[in-house]
Amino acid sequence: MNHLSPKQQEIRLREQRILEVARPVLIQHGYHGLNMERIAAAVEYSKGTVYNHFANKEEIIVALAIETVTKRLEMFKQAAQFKGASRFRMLAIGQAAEKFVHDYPDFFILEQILQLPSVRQKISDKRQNEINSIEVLCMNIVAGVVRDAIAAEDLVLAKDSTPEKLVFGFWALSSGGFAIASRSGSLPHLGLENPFGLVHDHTAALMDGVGWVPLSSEYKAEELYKKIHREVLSDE
Amino acid sequence: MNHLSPKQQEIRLREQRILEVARPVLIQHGYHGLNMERIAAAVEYSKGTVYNHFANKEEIIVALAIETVTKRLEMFKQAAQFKGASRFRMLAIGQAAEKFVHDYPDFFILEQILQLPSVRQKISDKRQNEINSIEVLCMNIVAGVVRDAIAAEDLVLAKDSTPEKLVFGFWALSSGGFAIASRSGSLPHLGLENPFGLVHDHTAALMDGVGWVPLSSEYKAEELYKKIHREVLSDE
DNA sequence: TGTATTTTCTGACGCTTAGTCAAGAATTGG
DNA sequence: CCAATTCTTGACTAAGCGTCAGAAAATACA
Repeated sequence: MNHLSPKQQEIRLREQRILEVARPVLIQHGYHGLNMERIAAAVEYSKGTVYNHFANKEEIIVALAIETVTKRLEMFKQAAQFKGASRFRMLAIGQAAEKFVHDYPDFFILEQILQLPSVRQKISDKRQNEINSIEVLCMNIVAGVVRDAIAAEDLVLAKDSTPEKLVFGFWALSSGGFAIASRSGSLPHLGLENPFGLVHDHTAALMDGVGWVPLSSEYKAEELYKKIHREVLSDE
Repeated sequence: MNHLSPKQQEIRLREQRILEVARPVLIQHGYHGLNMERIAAAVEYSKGTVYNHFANKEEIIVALAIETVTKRLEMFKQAAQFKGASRFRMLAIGQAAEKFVHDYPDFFILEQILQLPSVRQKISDKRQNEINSIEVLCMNIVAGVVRDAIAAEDLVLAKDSTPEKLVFGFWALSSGGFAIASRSGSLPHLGLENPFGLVHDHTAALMDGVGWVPLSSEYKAEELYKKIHREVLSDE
């Protein structure tokens, strides 16, 4: 029997409201601007009540991160459904990753905060595991596409390599590229105005480097990206 | 005339001592563990005196980052001196980057903290620019190697590409790879025990992908790495 | 409906730490 | 040796995290 009393319903909703209020604050004012007192005032409850939901600031942050990373998982699932050659399905996942950083720019802030050891210590194992297991699910989706590529003989892995090891390369390249882009410090000085385009180009070079057919010379990337967005990444 | 009074000499030394004391605290106890009162006690001066040197906590952190990033610049300069084919000089820089994250693991912590917008706001433009310009110098060294490769006809850039754009790819791949490795969350679950080896492999694939000769099939990486360390990266 | 019990809510409080600044100590220059 | 200057100090303010005893509300039950 999953009947919730009116009170318990209210509590559920409130938890959601706390997160809704906290997200823009975190985005605009950063870790230090996120302040339990102000959150409490914004949801019109007392500080103590907020603490009933989340044991500390960090738990709010990780809860937001879980929400966001779940969106990414859904986008990856969706992208992996793309009908076409294995390389194109992989590129669809790349497009999903790019759309994700576009649609949820706050994720970088969240991730950076969560990397701080001093923050990490304070979050519960439960939420820690939750976020890790979502990461593993993401990896499984992408590695699945690599396995399909191997099965279809679009790709032959190097000796000692595994689908996961190959995925690591794309993961490093794109997450590193996006991270550099998001800091933005000296990039414009160096003539690097379009980091997303660069990530595309280098992903293609890496795929060519491991011999994943069809090679980049054999298809038109721009058209393909449009098709991907139309078929598996449009939000209607 | 660069004569410093005894007092001013003392002040210079003290600044250095503050940083020496702060570094291990930051590494072990993180951003929140770094506490001005305790720093002051450790150097046996009052809090006010520490504040005469550094306007706030964040300035200490960025000063530490500048020290560390300067070390990296020196390592890159050294690596670029490697005598050999352009591709091997590039690999030498990759080895330098790897040795750097090995020798200064605290840099990741520093970098993560400095990425937080709430921290960034508080640091002076002077130090902000200083760290940026060191980054630009690093890029110039690496892009210089690419230019040499083009001049030597070891490499032909794609249309619309530039040395800096190519460097971006290696930068993204290795910094992304090291970043993923440093978080370590779910990697072992995925059979990815040796992320450094993976960065090597993917760097090689990326170089092959852009056609940087000699291709990876034409040399023995292990021996080359040993030679690089012997000739340009040994510390004595 | 009225009362007892449980659950939830509250905000004052304790505690830690960042950063300031007036007053006192030390240094320098003449 | 005595100003004048520069440096040092630590008490103080401000701000925020997290707690908890008691108030309030919800629920269970007669």
